[in-house]
Amino acid sequence: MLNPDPDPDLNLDRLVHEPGRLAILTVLSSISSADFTFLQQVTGLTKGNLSSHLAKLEDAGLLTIEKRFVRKKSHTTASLTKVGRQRIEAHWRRLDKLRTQFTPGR
Amino acid sequence: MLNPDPDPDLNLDRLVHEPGRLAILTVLSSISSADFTFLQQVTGLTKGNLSSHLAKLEDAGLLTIEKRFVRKKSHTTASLTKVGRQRIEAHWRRLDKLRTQFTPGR
DNA sequence: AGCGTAAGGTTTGCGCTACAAACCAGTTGG
DNA sequence: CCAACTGGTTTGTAGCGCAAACCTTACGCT
Repeated sequence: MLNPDPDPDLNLDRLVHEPGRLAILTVLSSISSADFTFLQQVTGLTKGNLSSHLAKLEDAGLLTIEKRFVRKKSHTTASLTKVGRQRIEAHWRRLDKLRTQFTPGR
Repeated sequence: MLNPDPDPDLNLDRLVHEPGRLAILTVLSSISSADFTFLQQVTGLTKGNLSSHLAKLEDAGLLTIEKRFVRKKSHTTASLTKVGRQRIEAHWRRLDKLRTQFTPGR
């Protein structure tokens, strides 16, 4: 059974909402570009999971990934696309709304 | 591979973070007690999903569910436990922290 | 009485996916 | 030459959230 008219404000963007990706996107929204290792450190994700989250976000067009070689070592950096920035900002706004909508006294 | 020392602040509480349950808990945190139908309306969840989310939250001890009969109809109400209140409040605090931690200019 | 439908939920089946672990390629150190 | 490290990617699987099916009781209708 599908709900007739669910409140659209509650439809959180699952792609963005996932804790790992929420962290990735939030980090990127402030520093515009970050390398793999840095992202791994700040998010606390394992390499494998970071890798797959990044791939998923890239597939969805929320960020771009650039792979280069710096001093013989591969070096991967990620940065938000315009869409990505919109999505993460919109997500935080929805969360705010969800919270304030139901907690009048704050 | 497990990360050696992941930042604990980023370990979001998945039980609470799930959109449906986040909505349920947030609603309950302000009105202290709500019946099934009301919760269904404000969260936009289907009966089935609301039912299973409530069961899961009850199992985890975040809320209590009371089933009674009101005018021959079953009537289910839910309200947060102390633990539940702590968990939802802590969760919003963590989200705040996640956001502000990485977006200095806000 | 008998039948359809609505209210108020619970149970079930399955497709997705996030995680850990395994893997891979290049590099550096001994 | 081999071991260990860096910098990732790929894979297997357990768990979970969703929609749909189901259940039970209560109300109309006729």
